[in-house]
Amino acid sequence: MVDARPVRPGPRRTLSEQAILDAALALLAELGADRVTIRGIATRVGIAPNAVYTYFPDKAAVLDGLAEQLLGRVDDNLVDDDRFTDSSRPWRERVHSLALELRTELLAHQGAVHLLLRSSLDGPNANAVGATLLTILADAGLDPASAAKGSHLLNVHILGSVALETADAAAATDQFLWGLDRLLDGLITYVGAQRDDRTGPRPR
Amino acid sequence: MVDARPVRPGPRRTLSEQAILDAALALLAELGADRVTIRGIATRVGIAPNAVYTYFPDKAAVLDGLAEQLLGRVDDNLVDDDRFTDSSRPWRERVHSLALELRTELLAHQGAVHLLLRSSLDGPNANAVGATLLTILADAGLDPASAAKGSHLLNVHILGSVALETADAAAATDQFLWGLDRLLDGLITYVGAQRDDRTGPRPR
DNA sequence: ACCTGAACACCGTTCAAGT
DNA sequence: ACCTGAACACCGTTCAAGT
Repeated sequence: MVDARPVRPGPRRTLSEQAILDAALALLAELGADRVTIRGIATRVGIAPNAVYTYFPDKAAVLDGLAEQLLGRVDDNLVDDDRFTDSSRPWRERVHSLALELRTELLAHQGAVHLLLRSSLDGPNANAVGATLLTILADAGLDPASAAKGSHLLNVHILGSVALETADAAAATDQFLWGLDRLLDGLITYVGAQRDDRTGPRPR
Repeated sequence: MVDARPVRPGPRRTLSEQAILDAALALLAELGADRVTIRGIATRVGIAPNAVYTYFPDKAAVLDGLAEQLLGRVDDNLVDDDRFTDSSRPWRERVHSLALELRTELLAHQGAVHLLLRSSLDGPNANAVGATLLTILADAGLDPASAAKGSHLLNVHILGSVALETADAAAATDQFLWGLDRLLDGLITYVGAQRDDRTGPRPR
């Protein structure tokens, strides 16, 4: 991983995109999202502010990467914990576990939700988390198209809930889970209606 | 509306909180949320930047007021349109109308969703919109406690959906309405389960 | 109470230059 | 390609002073 060549003039080659994102994540954890700043990152990794534009085109790209970083931490927890992967567990409990995991990670960093709400959620880590969710929804009986829409719906609920609960700071876990179950009941009703479609009326 | 007294030295007395918020709303409509700026507002109403701190304690308070302003526009549309108030219409259609109305208003102003997601949604206009929603959910058969939770759940869905669809700009109306109906099915299933509780098992 | 001028302590980003 | 110094064009907010 370390370049063989000794200290030389010119380019520093010491840094990487990952080093920038690590610094950004550290600032997020210590100071909150509105304090992760190009200048702060630069100071932390020991370069001039404008040097970070060697690695990212603008601040938005850094924040996109930071959102991905956050989802990477979530995904790491998913893969080595069978609360999510064990297909013998009831699907609803698995969704609960995953949703609470994501919510906990978001609540741990001030303003982190807003980072995700502004990101496109299409990086590799976002897809990895999404894939886990799709598997669970498939186990719940959703066909692939419905599972994709259901996965997006769950993202909306999780991110929206956390954003609003950090805004008014209520005892919101109950509301979060209550809404989650209403939503899941709706998904399941949909599966039942699709099954009826094969033999009865009411197409779509 | 115009004060009778002639030009005099000292305090200008020309301005009001509302004048500040009108300027903020104009900037939001013309330039987007990240360009509504204390300095821009001050320029627009013709005072020095620091003079707006006579009316609001800080920028966050101005943005809170702006969010309320936005909900006021929505509420104005609700009260004089019987698509929302006509209790003879099916409740689901009325929820659809209200949700789409709110969504349209949010999509009309770049970044407006994030203003609402950061606000506490407890001002008079937020409550007015909430009251309309509560009425509809009561007509759908929800008891007051469930209607309150359902109203919050709908806020989460509407704001979360709009935030994510402006983030990746898909053809998202279908997904929005699909998720909305899943969610409403879940609410209705809940009403059914409550009714069963009176005569059968499965408490909570 | 309402307003101004000036300043403080920041931002993101660009440009010219060095290796 | 990677980095620096200096600058540009902004921010929100505070302070002292005027009426």
